[in-house]
Amino acid sequence: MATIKDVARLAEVSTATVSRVLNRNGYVHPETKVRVAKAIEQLNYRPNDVARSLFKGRSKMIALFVPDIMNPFFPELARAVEDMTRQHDYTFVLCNTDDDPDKEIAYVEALKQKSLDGIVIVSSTMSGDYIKNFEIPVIALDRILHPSLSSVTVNNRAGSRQAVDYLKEIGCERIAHIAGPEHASNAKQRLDGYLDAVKEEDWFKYSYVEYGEYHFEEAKEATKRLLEKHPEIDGLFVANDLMGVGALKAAQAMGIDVPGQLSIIAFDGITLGETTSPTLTTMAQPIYKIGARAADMLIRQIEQQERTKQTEEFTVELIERESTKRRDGS
Amino acid sequence: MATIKDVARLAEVSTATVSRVLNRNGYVHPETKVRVAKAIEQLNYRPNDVARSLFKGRSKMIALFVPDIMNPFFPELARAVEDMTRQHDYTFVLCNTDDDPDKEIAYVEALKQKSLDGIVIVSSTMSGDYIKNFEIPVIALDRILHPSLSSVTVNNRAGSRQAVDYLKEIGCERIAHIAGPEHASNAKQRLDGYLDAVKEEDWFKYSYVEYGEYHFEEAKEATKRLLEKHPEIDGLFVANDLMGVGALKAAQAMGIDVPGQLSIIAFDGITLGETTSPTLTTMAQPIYKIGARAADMLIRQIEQQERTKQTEEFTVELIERESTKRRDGS
DNA sequence: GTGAAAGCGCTAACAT
DNA sequence: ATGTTAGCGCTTTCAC
Repeated sequence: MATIKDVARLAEVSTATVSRVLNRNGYVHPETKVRVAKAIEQLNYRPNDVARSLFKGRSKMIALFVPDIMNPFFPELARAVEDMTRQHDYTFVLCNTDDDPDKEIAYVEALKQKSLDGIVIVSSTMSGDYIKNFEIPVIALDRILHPSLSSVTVNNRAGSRQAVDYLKEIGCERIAHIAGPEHASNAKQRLDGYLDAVKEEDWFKYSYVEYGEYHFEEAKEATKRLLEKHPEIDGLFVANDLMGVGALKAAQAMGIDVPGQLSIIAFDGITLGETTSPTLTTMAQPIYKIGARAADMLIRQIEQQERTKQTEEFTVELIERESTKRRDGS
Repeated sequence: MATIKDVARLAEVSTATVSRVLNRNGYVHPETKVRVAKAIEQLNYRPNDVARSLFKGRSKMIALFVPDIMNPFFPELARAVEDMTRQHDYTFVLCNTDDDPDKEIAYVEALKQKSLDGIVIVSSTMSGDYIKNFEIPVIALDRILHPSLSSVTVNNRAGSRQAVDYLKEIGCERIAHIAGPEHASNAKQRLDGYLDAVKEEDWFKYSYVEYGEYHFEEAKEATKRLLEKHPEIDGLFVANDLMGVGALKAAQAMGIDVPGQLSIIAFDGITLGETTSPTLTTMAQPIYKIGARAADMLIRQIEQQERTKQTEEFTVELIERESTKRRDGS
């Protein structure tokens, strides 16, 4: 690989001049500029980013921390963040944390050694105290980690309430909830939204809430428990789509017709919900937009040094599919 | 951030000695070693990887190139590669190429500037000629890109033949194939496997093969075309699971009972196939193992400078689920 | 067993 | 408008 010295020698200028041409700053005579450009061209020279990073203390790399890329919610998010990253000429590092704080910290330490410029993080577990000492910009995504942190989220609570109201409106009279993990802030908000909508109903009982883990299998079992305990349930709001598909499978395994006997609505709007039979009604997040916005916000913070806290909340949207059906008044 | 100089000063040694302690090479007196260790501890010193990279010309980063992480086959692969990457103290860069050669090349160039150490690549489009000039180790995954390249794959052809033989064995008498994109080597191999199994049958016609694009929607349409043209089809081998789910949806939309009237088997073994109704019978690849093996092979090549070509082929395994059913002889 | 010094490739003062 | 030089933080010869 040719270096800046080779270019300088060939163009018969100093390395400083080459650097000026490269970075378009400082004055350089049009003619020498051409000579330098030609030398660059001729040697197929590309500046060494590592040397640049060393000097600048910045790497033009950002990382996305997700619990597990195999969870189908995250690939779309990752795609968005990666697209935005590339558009700004950054390099995209992906880290699976398994929601393990030790892993998260190990990653942060390792990446700091590489002069990583910033992190977009989806995490339920990382301690706010620790994050305050990151020394690099961080945007919390999907879940709020610490009140002082910039974040991009959706209206989980209002959206959940809307989901339950929709079930009511199509005639469901006993509506239960499969909740996400208690430590995740968005699961808590979705549960609150459900409670907002049902707690005044005379039929409501706290045993109408079962807990899953944002996983397919756990949700299946939670649903089974719920429906065995409460066969009168005719509407189910599930904390996310992955769990929603689990709920669907559980109901079908029990011989319950969806949506004939039971309407199911979930949350997220991932593609998975379009592949089941019946397809899954959901409160869709603008997943791509959220990811892109977070990456954009992060890069802005990196480049403008504006470390002011920013928060942005997107709105979820009801997508009616086949897992819900209007009940005729009886 | 403390530097090696700070440590040297505090331990009252030279930076060279600190470096020796850090890298466990060269002789250093046990006592000074302790002094240095204490200074490191006290300053919470971590070596700057960028400076190291600059000196060594290597970055301890590897990249995975995939067409699109949103395609559900790739997250599991990515997870495996990332796990292995981390275990070896490398950093994991993810690149979505959209099967666009220009993007692939742009990525390679950008990453070379960062002294990237190696690439695991899933690609159908990148030209072999270009890859020969990479100058860094590359492992082709899932699809063979160039005969001279190291690769990790599965027995696509034999596995496909096995899939079709299985359909025959459960009593299917007219078996069609929804093929993947013609430019992808693995799609070609799967088609060949299908042909191996059926070309001697007197009922076989070339119009029993329809082409999709490894995508859900295209596969749906291809299946619709196929089944309208050939209502006699009672068995369908689909080139991958994502398309298989599309085929399933298409059949259901046409009022065809799966597996009652039509048995469907696909290829890959992704989780998606467990969430549909009926669940999807498939030839499962050991996806995680493949990814882990490729990453391992790559890192070995990087660290041992052994640029010898290696190839490894894993074996797919039949997983019977609900989309196939034995037909009673009539 | 340890230190001095050169150099990885680049940028930015500073000087001219 | 251009060149000289110091230095980003580290590793590694080469001396002693």
